[in-house]
Amino acid sequence: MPGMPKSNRSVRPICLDPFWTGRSLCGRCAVRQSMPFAPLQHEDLEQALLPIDSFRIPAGTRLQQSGAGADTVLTLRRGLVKVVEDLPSGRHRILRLLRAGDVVGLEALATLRYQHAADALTEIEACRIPISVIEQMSRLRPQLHASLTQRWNENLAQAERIMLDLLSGEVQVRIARLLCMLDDIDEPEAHFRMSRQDMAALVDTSPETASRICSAFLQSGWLHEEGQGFQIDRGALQRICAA
Amino acid sequence: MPGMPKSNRSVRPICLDPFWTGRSLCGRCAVRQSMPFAPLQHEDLEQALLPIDSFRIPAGTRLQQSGAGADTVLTLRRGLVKVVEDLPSGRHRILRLLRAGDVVGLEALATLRYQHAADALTEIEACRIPISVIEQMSRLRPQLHASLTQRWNENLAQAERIMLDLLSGEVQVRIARLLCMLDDIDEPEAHFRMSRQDMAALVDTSPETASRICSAFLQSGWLHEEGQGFQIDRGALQRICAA
DNA sequence: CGTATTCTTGACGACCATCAAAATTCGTGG
DNA sequence: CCACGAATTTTGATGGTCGTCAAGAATACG
Repeated sequence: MPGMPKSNRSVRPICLDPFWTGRSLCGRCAVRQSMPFAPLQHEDLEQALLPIDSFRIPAGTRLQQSGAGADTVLTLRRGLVKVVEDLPSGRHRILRLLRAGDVVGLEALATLRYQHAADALTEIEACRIPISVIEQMSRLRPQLHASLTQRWNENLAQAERIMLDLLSGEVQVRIARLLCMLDDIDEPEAHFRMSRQDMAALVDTSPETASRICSAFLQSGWLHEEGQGFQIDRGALQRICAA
Repeated sequence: MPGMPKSNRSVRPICLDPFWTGRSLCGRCAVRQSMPFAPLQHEDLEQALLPIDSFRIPAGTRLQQSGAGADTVLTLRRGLVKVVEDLPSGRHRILRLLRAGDVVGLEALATLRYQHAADALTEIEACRIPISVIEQMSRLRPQLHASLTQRWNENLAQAERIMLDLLSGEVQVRIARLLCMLDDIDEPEAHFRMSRQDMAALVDTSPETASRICSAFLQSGWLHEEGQGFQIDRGALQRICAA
């Protein structure tokens, strides 16, 4: 009971078989240029082709467990992932959001353990890469180090932006900033209808308060929720952010 | 005026002359084993001896400006440093605390800019290292990468711990956790009397509230402040942290 | 020794967490 | 396809926490 979210209905164990889309053809990866491993050459990729698997994983899947030993990471090609940590109080907080190009479980490169749990927020596509392959490749291609350094810095920068933008000021302002943050991501997946609970876990408030504020935004016309997605009045919400 | 804290009385420009303690003798550095550059060999250090300067810097000194271009970083050998960011609201927040062994301005390795301002909280001793030297050395000694990866991870982990421990729950609990955090650091410098403003900037509250809670702790005997330092009743405060 | 900051303490009010209950959505199995 | 149960969401009412304003005390600085 401790260490587990109260409701794990939407968190299923990672599925191995039904969504395996085969060995990755990294050379043909559509988003390879924006991925952490862009510096690698064709021959590197073919050499490493063997151990890299590509998955399509449904929303709600738990991708990693907090504290578990790790020998692989995921590179996210599509979709959104939340990095969550359970608080001793029983509540849980979202520490970071990962999007296409990010590495799920980056900490494992330093510690060989996942420091936090990670869940897919939307359906995602990702490649599972053994850490040993990354280490081997980074000896081969030193440019990979610069690329990984960029990733570390981006993760740190996002943690700081969450501290400053989503954990400061009135809750109304925080949620406005969260909606703007999601709206900034230019993936269609980023415009998914986030649950009130997840909003609350991101801006450190109660689901009730998150619901109340979204109701107000909906009624004011700043926010529209239709089916799976949402849409905002950017100007109006940014005026709230500034206040 | 924007980008500068309201009160810069305690923030002086970095002093170049009077505290320069000379070229670093890295081979004899007492804390070298715990520093980021422990993997380097003697010959590496002597080769790099030239461009590394050692400083003793008084408390309150601004070590880096937010947004400034960077071609050097500092490795902290003694003392504490705060990483601060000014909020649009006029207030300012402390994003991270750096202690002996940490790298001040680590972000510059990724972006060649300082993302935040950094001030010395206590008197510090630090070595200024050109980024070009680090890049050159890391080509020479690949183990350095693992060492830097550790630093990145530690910075990220501390940002997350601040999010979880210092920005969640009642202010009373947050300040108790802050005091325990400082008490955990086994440097004598860590037991310095932190200003109410800095406490407030760390746990995101007002200086008045920080003062009120410290008053309560002092009166209860959980906290003692004597001259420059402080001391806590660990058991009592940890019982508050748990609540 | 005088001035500027910071710290302290008080009073008031706004914001928000909590409890509770109804409404809605979602997933499941019939 | 429908119906049932569970989980989430919504909305209301209430009380505590904490931010703000204000004034006095203590401290640091030149």
